[in-house]
Amino acid sequence: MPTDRGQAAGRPTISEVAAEAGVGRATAARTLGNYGHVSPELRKRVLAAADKLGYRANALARSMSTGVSHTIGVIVADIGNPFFAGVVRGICDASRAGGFDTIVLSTYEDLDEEIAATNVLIDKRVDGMIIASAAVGGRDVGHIKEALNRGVPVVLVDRAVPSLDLDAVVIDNRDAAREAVERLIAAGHRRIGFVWGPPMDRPPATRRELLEAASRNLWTDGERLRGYLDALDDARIPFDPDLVMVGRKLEERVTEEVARMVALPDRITALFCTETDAVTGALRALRAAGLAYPRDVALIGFDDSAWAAVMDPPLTMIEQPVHDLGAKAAQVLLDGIRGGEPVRETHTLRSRLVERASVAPPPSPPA
Amino acid sequence: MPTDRGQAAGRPTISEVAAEAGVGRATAARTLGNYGHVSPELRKRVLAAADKLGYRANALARSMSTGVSHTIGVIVADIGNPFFAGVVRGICDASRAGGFDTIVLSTYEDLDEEIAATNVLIDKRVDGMIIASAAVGGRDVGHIKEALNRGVPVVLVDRAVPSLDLDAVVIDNRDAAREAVERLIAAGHRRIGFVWGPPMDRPPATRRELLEAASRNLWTDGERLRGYLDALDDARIPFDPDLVMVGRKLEERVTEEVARMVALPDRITALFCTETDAVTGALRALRAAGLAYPRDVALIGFDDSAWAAVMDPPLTMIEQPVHDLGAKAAQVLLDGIRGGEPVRETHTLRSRLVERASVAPPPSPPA
DNA sequence: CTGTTAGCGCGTTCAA
DNA sequence: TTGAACGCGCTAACAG
Repeated sequence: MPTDRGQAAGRPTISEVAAEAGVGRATAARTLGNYGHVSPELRKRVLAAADKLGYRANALARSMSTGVSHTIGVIVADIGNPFFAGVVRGICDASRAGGFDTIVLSTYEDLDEEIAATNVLIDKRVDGMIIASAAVGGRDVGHIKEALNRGVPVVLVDRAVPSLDLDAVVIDNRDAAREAVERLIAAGHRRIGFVWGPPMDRPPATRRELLEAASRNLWTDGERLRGYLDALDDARIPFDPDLVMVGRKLEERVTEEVARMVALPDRITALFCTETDAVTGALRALRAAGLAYPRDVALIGFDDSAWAAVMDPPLTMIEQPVHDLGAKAAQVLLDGIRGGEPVRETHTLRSRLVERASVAPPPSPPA
Repeated sequence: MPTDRGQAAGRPTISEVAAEAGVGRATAARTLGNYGHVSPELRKRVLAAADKLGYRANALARSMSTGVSHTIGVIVADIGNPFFAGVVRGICDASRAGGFDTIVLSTYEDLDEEIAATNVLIDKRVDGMIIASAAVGGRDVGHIKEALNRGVPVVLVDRAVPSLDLDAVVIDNRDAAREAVERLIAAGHRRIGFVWGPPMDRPPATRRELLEAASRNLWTDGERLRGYLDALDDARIPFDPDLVMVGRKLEERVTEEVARMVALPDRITALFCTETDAVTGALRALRAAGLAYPRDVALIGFDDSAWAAVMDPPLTMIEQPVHDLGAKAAQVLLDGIRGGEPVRETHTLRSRLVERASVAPPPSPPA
């Protein structure tokens, strides 16, 4: 008596279809798998039998013998974050169009979680993976290299890892940030707050210290900080550590920090926010301080949304090609899986500064 | 000479580990699979060998023989939508905590896509699925029944399907909507716009016609409409078809429709929006018409967010327990998979009306 | 406690 | 063109 191990109820196998149709397994397999040659006559009988039994191929078994799962894995920090949700949607769309399914894993910005996630994907024998990695280089890219060693193509999305020679689909964060801050400077601002910077135990004493912390943290954040500094340098505006928020990235902390910057003797007159949560946090602080934008404080932030457009006044924001970021990453990955030449280049998509009405000259123009 | 079929480079199998350790396959399998009894001595040798070879279990092969994939499938309308992104995050969190991975598929509200998605999941032999279904009952639930027939547990999330006796995790949309509209009525409003209603070719002539269209469409939307009508009925306010938007659910269309309602001889003084896009669309229309909220038009909408709280004035919104919706659904599903009694009940989570400042009495109080 | 053996369902040679 | 037989990597009986 055969056990039922591995065979749930109501799941006919190809053998059963073959029996029903009165043909050999192989013939059934050929018709159902759409390969080889089968006489129209038998073909019809097999199809009829399959239909009658409600046959559905077991993708697992198929993957076992072909070694291909038609599945790609995606690792992002937080699937609940609208930015990543948009990217993932782009990935799903493009991969589905290419006949692939998607497994999504969230890491919450934790490298150990990220490593565990790559292992899960390796175990599940995905054909490739797309990672928005929290790794910054050095020794924390071991898991990515391992995937590569095991023959699993990897493409990076949103976050590049400079030390890794890999396909990556990103925007030019540094340039986008610089453009935004330049816009602020052009309006006459010189005291420009930066929210948020890298996690640090204590405020940086020097610019060098800040940059070092940044280089040990998220690639995107570091780039955006550099863009901010670039713009300051170009305008010969001295860097003031008091004007950057460091530490844990929480909306409430933004509110506190902006309140601090706004209470400074030589207070900020403009604010550059590197993320949506930073924008909302900043807005809270401004209101609490009885300050209005753009009259008292000008504001530009990352990640445009429908909300930013309906604020009153509407917000000037940086728009990222969220969907395209994901779609492009999936396309590059699929090309790689299909054996295209592994070019290993960085694909830089264009972001856009959407100018609306949150930027105005500072209250009292500097002397 | 064995072919390399199905065996990519650098992927040692359990047999190789066994050979390396000088033990039988089964012993290696037992240690690596953490089952049965193995002497500490051999165990150590196996582990060492596995580590040396960089062994990683092939989850596919394991699933084949156990019939369990430790993977659940999720089908939602749009993973890029912040609401669903939050739900999916809840699902991922809870299922990961239970040792399961997640495959996510988007359907874009298309029933055929949804059917295709269930087939993909069946083929991949997921252990269960969570669906936010566009099905409303009748004949379009065939795919769900089929999954059930094949022994795949299904739990519904966000959207119940009344005709189906299934576990479902939802909020009480009808009650939430009624509460919101009652709040508007309590403030003195009688001309309350409803955005958005069901897709219809032309505006409904009667209330009956509208309800019929609603019952042929998304469950959540229908419930929210009923809640709106409930509140109107309780207050003996006559239903006016001119005050509901029907047709395609696009942000731009909301803007047009709200503009229309606001230009009516007996114009609306309040607005109830069933979705975030409806809120932003409405806000656009109000601004274009030179109307301010809550002074000229009061406003309540579904799906609270950080943005709604920082608007000026801040918006009164209905908050859904997004993450919990997903987490609970995953828990119920996992219980089912683990063979808990299939209770098949509807789990109703609590939503909350977050009162802020977008509701005020109508401009000129009704006589 | 250990090793041998038989499947899981499918793709794929190879002989007929 | 067709069907029998083998292998993918693993788990689980069974025998020792």
